[in-house]
Amino acid sequence: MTTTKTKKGAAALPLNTIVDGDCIEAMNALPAGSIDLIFADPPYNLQLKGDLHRPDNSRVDAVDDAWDQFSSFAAYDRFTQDWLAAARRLLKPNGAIWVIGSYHNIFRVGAAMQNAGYWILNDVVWRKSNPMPNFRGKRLTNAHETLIWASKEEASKYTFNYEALKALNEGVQMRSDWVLPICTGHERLKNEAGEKAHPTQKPMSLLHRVMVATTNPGDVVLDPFFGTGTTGAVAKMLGREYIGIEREANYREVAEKRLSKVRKFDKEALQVTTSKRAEPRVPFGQLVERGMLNPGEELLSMNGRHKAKVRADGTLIGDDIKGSIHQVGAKLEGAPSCNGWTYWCFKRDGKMVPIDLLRQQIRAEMTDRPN
Amino acid sequence: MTTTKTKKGAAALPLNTIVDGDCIEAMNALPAGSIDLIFADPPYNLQLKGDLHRPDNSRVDAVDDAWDQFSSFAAYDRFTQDWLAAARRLLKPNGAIWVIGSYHNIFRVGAAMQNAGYWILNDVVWRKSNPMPNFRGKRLTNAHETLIWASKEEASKYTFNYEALKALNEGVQMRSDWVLPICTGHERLKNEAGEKAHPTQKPMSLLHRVMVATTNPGDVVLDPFFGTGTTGAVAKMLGREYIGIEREANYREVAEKRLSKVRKFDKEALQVTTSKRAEPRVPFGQLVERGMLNPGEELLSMNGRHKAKVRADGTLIGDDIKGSIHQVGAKLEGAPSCNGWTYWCFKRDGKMVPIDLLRQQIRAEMTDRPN
DNA sequence: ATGTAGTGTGAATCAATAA
DNA sequence: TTTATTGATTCACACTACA
Repeated sequence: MTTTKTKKGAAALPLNTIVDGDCIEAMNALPAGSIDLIFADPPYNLQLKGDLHRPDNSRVDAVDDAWDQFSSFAAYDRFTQDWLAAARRLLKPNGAIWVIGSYHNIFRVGAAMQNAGYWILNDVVWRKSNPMPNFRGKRLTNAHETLIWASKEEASKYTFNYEALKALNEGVQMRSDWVLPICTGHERLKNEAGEKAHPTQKPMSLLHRVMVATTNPGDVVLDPFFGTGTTGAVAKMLGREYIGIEREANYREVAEKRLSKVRKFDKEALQVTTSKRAEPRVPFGQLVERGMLNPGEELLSMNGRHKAKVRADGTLIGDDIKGSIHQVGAKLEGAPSCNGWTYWCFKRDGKMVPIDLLRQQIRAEMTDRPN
Repeated sequence: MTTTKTKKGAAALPLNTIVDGDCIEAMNALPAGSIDLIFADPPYNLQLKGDLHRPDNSRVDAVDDAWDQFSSFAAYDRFTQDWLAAARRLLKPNGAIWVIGSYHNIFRVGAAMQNAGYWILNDVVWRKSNPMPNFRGKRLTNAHETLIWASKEEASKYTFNYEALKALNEGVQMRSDWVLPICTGHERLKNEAGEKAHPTQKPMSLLHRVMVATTNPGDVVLDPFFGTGTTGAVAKMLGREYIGIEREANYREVAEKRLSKVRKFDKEALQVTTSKRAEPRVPFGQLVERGMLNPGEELLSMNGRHKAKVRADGTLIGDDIKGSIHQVGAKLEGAPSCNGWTYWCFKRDGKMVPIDLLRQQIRAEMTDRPN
């Protein structure tokens, strides 16, 4: 648990360890621009007044720990600004952050993130499939929490594994509302007395989705409010490097024990569906160079309305319009843009075949990449 | 439309009318402590860059109206503070407010509400059953908006019709996430040219739920950003009094016309919130996220002839074939299609168990209504 | 070197309603 | 039955030329 690797060209990072200390001081001690993703579950600043009882008179074990107490909105805002600034310094230019919270704190946190220069990409609703009911019937069942996903700045080229998430969602685009159960059963860590080890342990499924969505294997993930280490456990399983910061010795101990038992999934399983965008670019001219299409050959538009001739340099000419497969397609259709690969077809055995098929042939010949 | 009743012991209110003017000035002209509920749909402060096109090259008709433009966060915050203060003055001591927004503005609005002394009761997620997709595949589908429900102050004895909401929700406590379709079809108001009359018309079902939950018949409901008057229409139907404020003559005109046609207790309108139930769709990836199956684990086909490994994103890999449980099953069997849920099994206690069993477990846990 | 503006290529959609 | 339309959107990126 105390392995500290040194990355090529970067200052030493305490990878795969739990740092003891206050999160702001600990973050300030780490090298700037070294972190790919931050996952933060800061204190919610709950303001509970008295005990809450269930209809059967049993007492609800609520969050009333000292670390969740702030004297005022101003004090909470100051704390929030400070840790968000420290976190932002640590992020690589293309790094990103996730913060989770409830209505008690998330609006203040979100506004502070915008003020600090973070660029919000989505807010995500974690819809709990098994929330605690509102026993008194005075409000709606508080059945969700909110996550904010933001990049370090507007210009950041953040990681988003679109296809992997689409795959996770049975082939349709993943939405901003996620239905996942809260952490219960044997996933919920208990102490010797059988009490829950941490009052707000997050489910691994939530972290799993966050990391599959916005990190790649080998990325460095920091959790400044580590608690019992759910972030670390999922990072380790998924082949990401983690750094945890936690000031309570008790939580650190539970987390250490937990992490020592986690094993990484094998490499093949960690591979994830990638998008076409990541596939090697094939210039249209290559189809001509390779003789898959001949200069002078005629292409037909998908809808059959237009024709164009292939020229030796990989451009098309049709109706006096010359240019790339995309340009000519767009002009003929009067559209702002056009994907020529799927627009143009050629004839083979009397059938219309899109030229994209030829591109796929070339790609298949190219070195088999793991992703 | 210009009936002005005088309530016992209260200054004259322009009940059931649309006030022409800037919302802050108009609110300041109304008597303090006279309003039961405020519903506010303020500008979202969207910051659009250029045009967005669908994959079929059609242009998305985005919200780019002048009323949604602010020069900076500071300008937006000032505006927000001002209208929230004016609104709070109007509320009765036990009055309440609803504000709707998206991630562009809702965090700033929520923080400003807390700073102004409002007491947040719930944040509610309006989960859209038919949102616009993310065409570029660069983020999650933005499939929800957030509402904040708050009382005038912490001590307020706010209205909450617990049993009515429970009845609306088939006998179980209403949760903080509401699934409702966006406003389309004949409910969506159009101008003579057939274009939408307002870019962001809210569905009546949403207002219906808000008013059933937090007002009583005869209550006075104020909407300072009236638009085409959905708040007024629902208030009238449900026997509440409304006051609208709207500065755009065009919207006022559409709203007047609309409201003149609305009749109280229109049965058809009351049925808006009821909808069909379907079996919730469970993506296979959720079994992986939730640890019911692990990446790298082997699945066997029902007939025992094929094997495949589970990957972290919920796809399978077997004999170099990658894809969904359905795709891989179909390929391996040489069949046009295959129901992966009943095709694939895993081993438990030496027995072959179809993965569909795990899906049934998840469905049983889901207490939320799909529609 | 470092940054910015301009240009060329090319990737990308779900659910509901209306026609 | 099939096809067309549409909705609160902070929705690309790599490369070159030039300051």
